Amino acid sequence: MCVAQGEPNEYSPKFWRGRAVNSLSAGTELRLREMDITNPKYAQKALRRSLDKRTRIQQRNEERILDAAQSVFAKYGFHGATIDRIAEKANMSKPNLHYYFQHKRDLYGAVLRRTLEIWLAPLAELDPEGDPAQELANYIVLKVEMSRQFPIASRVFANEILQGAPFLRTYLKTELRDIVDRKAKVIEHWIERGALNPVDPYHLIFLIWAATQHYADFMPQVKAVMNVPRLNKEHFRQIEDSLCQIILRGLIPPAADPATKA
Amino acid sequence: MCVAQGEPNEYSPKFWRGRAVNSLSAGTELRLREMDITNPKYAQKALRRSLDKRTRIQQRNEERILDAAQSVFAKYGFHGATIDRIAEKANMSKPNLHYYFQHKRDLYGAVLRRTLEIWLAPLAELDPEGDPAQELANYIVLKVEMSRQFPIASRVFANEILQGAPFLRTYLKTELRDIVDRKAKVIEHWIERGALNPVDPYHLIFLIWAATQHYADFMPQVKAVMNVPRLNKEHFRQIEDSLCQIILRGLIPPAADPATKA
DNA sequence: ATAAGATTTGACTGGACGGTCAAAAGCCTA
DNA sequence: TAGGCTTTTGACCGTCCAGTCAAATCTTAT
Repeated sequence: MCVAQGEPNEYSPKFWRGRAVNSLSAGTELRLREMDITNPKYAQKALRRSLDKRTRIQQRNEERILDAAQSVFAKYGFHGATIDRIAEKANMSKPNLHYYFQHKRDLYGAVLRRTLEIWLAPLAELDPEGDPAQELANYIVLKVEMSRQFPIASRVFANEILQGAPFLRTYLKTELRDIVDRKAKVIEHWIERGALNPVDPYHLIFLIWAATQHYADFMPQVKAVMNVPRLNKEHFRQIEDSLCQIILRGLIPPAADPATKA
Repeated sequence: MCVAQGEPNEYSPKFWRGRAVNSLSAGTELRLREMDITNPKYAQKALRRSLDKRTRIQQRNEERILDAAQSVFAKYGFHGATIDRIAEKANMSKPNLHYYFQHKRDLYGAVLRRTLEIWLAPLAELDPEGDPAQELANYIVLKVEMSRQFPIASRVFANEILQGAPFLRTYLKTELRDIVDRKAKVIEHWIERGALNPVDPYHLIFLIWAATQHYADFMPQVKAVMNVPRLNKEHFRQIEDSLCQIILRGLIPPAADPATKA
């Protein structure tokens, strides 16, 4: 997942010193732990630790904290968010929050990792042999659906990027770029096949991202302009329709409508 | 321009108490001022004040502060920005900054007002009798050009909206909505005229906004994915081309290409 | 039931932050 | 060049904020 602290910058000092890293500097401790496992008295705890089996309380609380943190970071970004606000939102005292996440950066990193998983997991690859109109329509609908279901996750990213992507810079330049390169190759393949009008694949992908995430990131603006108190499922269905229409109608050459799909 | 503090919320206390308001509670002071004008000794100062003629130093410093503040607010949003950072960026001591803008909120409000002016002034209306392809292409090119020239202004808004538009809520619901409604009417007119394929005008406008501002707001992501150190003019020319192609090709009915324009 | 370990919390610290103030320094004009 | 006004600044204040710590409380396995 590669949520890095980037070059040494304002975020760098002791970023990865939290519990998550489990920094075993020497082999001693590791050997000790293995011995412990043979001792029934410590077996359970050692097992729990080595298998990362967290207690129910741990799981519940880390979940609560991450939920609260996600929504606060989504709204205010890393610098604007405060631990107090997150703790309050998680119905938890501040020291208790620090018991689970020692540093604000740890928590932010965990939120980013978790958000990346939500955000990227369902994004299937485009099928080079599939029908472009169908494939792209699926992709657009999926992205709109994600903006509807996980608007907060979208805003966490938006804030991170707006602030210059200090934590995600490496991720953007490696994994995300790879993902986009693969999609671009498929789009180029479609174009060569004559199944898609010629178009810069990168800008097409950016267009789809921008248009779909707009409804999550700029929701207050969209609601104000559309004069509705909230965006419901029907609105999002209409968004899917409109975006597919506008984007796809110009991309599909007349000769290659779905009926004549090779 | 209507940069309001919205309903009484976390931002409300004494927002408009700064020097800009010139809160003359009683008529006494006003009468005094009028008398002053007749007195040559005070004439110049009174004139300067009543006509809002600021000294060179004032103009230069307020400019410097607003520039610095804009870039810091663009990056960190209202809560994440700090006066110290802004003062440092403006090469100015913190108390001196406070001499010009007493409160962080005053400064943020001034930045928003100024940014709105930059952002909205050049946005001409769509001509209902013009050629839709031409009109929309112009609009797209203009928006891309603005993202290129004023990316920081774009990010100030993005942050404000992400944080829930606490200062701009009223503006969004009144002036911005009016602007969009007018544009939507023109688009609907084109559709009725048969000059444009049927499409939801609001989502078309959102699409254009999202796609164009994406390059300002998500610049680090775009640069990382495109694998370039910065976006130059040539890149933006290509962005204009791609967006016009994708968006317009599907919108213009075959019968209504520019050559057959009524 | 109990003891080891896990969880929770009140009280605290040092530094950052928004903002103030009085005095110093600079600028302008009679 | 003197005087009044504007601008600048060092020192400071109260609050907020990230993070710590020791003690208290709760859980769990025996």
